Amino acid sequence: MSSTPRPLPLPAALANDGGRQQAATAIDVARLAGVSQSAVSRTFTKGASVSKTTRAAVMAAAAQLGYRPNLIARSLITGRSNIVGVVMAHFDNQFFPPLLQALSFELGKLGYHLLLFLIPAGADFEPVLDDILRHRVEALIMTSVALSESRAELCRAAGLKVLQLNSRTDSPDIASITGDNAGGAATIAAYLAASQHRRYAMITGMDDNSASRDREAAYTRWLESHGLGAPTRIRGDYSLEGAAAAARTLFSGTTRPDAVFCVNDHTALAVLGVARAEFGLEPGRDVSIIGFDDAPIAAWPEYRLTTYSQPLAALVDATTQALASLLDGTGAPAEQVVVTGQLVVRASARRPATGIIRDGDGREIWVPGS
Amino acid sequence: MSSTPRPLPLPAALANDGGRQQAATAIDVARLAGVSQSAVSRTFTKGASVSKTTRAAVMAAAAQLGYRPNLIARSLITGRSNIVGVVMAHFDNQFFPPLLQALSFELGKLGYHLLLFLIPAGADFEPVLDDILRHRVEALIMTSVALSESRAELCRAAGLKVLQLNSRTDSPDIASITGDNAGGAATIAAYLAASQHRRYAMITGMDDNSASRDREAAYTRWLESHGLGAPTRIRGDYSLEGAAAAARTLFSGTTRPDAVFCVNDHTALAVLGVARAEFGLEPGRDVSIIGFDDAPIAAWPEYRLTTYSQPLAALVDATTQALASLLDGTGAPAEQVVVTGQLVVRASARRPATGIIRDGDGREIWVPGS
DNA sequence: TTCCCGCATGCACGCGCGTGCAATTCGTAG
DNA sequence: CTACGAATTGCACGCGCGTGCATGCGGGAA
Repeated sequence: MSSTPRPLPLPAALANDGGRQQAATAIDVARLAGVSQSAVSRTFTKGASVSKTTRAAVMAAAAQLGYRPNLIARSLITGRSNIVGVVMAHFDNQFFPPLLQALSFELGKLGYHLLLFLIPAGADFEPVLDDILRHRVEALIMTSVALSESRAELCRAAGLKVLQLNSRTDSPDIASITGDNAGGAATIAAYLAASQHRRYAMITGMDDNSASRDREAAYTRWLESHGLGAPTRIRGDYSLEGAAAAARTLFSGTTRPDAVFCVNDHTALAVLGVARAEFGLEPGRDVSIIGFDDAPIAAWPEYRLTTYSQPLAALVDATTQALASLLDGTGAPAEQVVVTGQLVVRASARRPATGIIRDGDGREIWVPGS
Repeated sequence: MSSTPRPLPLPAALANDGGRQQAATAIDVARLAGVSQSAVSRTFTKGASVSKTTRAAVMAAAAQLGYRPNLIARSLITGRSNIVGVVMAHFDNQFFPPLLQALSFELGKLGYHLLLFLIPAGADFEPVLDDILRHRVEALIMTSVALSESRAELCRAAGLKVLQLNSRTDSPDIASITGDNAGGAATIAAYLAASQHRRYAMITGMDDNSASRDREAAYTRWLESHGLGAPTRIRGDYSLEGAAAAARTLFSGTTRPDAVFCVNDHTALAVLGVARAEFGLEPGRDVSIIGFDDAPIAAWPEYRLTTYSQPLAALVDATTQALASLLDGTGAPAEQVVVTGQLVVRASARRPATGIIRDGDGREIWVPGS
């Protein structure tokens, strides 16, 4: 055997046993093509040095055997899995599935695939994080899940690059991409003030979420600093039921608000339904309801929700860029990117006399100064 | 050095350099704990033989180093990645994100994670399949993507177990889980007939989709075999725009239909909007519109869509079971599971005089015989 | 005490492939 | 024809960990 190194036994895969055999390996291909395993590897490695002849022979053998490089083995060597983890909660929120889709498309273009971690409401995050770390994903995109200092430290110790999307941490070491929570909430407050409301309210999300906190703070600050007093605030929990309950409380009170800022579109949709079906209030006339996100559904004719947008494309764009910079290994400092949106004017809130213009897509938006 | 095999240099990870070092390996842990690498492996392998003492020492060292088994390496050895691929298209269809979530939760309980492949509308599937095969997922769940014979053969040759969810192939070798397309469509026809309609129509999906074909065939067959003639059929393309366009054509015709079966809820939502906003038709009174899926949004007060359900829990349940049987390696024959649903009665279609009852959850459903 | 069995442990190997290094080949200038 | 640099190729190793095998150890029965 060892005297003649070349004519090794042909791979078993050639015996057509119905396709039940193991997948062909690089060695199988090498034997069939009469080359070394290295040659096979180089054929499938971009930028490696292989002659045309060899490459052709390898490709032919590979095609015959249905060979495909085993990315598991490749990952073990290179330390790069080409897999990015994505953590999402509140997946029933209409904003997130499109976000996930956009992420998948854009990261796909860069050759990354997504390993999905959906968190049930109220579930513990620790065991999930453990799973993620074991899987050796190259990076982790976390949406709307609080990454505490201790957990962030855990990730760093494990060499896991983390990116917060749609939420942030106080630590400046953690990169984050968020919509313009402060600017958007202030714009909403200004919009409601411009359209002559009197009793301001807000339905918040949960306090462990930075987006909710930031929006609440900016909304409140704007109103207070403009002599309109602090708005009535009531906590939703990001669920439709929680939002509906909050709306009922709000609308049943003795001094019913005429302007309600909902922490996100998901919440606003529930509030819209309660206002109409249970209180006979027509949004935009009897009560103004504004959301945040501009999820696709906000534009649907049944809702026509006025809302401050978090532009998907820009958000995902910023995410891929931040990710690329994270993965490039050049220890660039973590960025905290804020993607600005616009106040998209539709029908769920009373319109102010001035300031409404059309943007390039024909959508009506409100620009305070105009 | 080599004279004393035990006191090896301590792992570099102990030197606290800010957490930028490589992740600890089993050997690092073994050195720190004063045991062999095998002992570490066995400690983290369920069912392996380790003494309490050893386990404790290993766990302590592992905790100190932040060690977690590298699943990449484990996969390479065991040939099991604990990752299931999921292919989805039409992700803007409100039925799919909840389906994905349910899959994620249920498969998570079994220790599987999802590698996500979202297909842009009209994109080629071949390169995606190639990616999937390289990643050595243990199984592939395909939703609403046609798996041609040739592609199925490719998967089988590569040893990839495939499961079709919400669609099927004619080949009996490919396992599939679907809703009751034939039964549901026939029930819808019967329901519309029972509520005294005269001009039946259907907006289909695309012809390369088995669910659309099956629903169309059963709907048509029922109507024809009951002397009601073939319904007007018009093709949507699963997009909101396509559905809206189809609805406009339908409602603009000289003989406007009074009963419209939409191939799925997504299509129905668009049709509902067009009927109301553009033709002043109140669904349930002026025209009956029925969907298929019972996506969560169908129950929302703005839609109240009458629809035939594809119960998520049962669907996912059947999927996990089929998956388990696929993965168990006992070459059980591929099953074609059909999960029956119910005609959920809401407000978008005229109600028949009889047959409506309440199910256990208080929902109104229609049972032909009652 | 002796023997035997079962548990615990370490050793060594290999999963499939990328890659540094040395050997070889090829092309072409001299 | 000779020579020399560049391109190509094979060899050998190892990424991190599971696991078969052999060894060692302890305990209960004879």
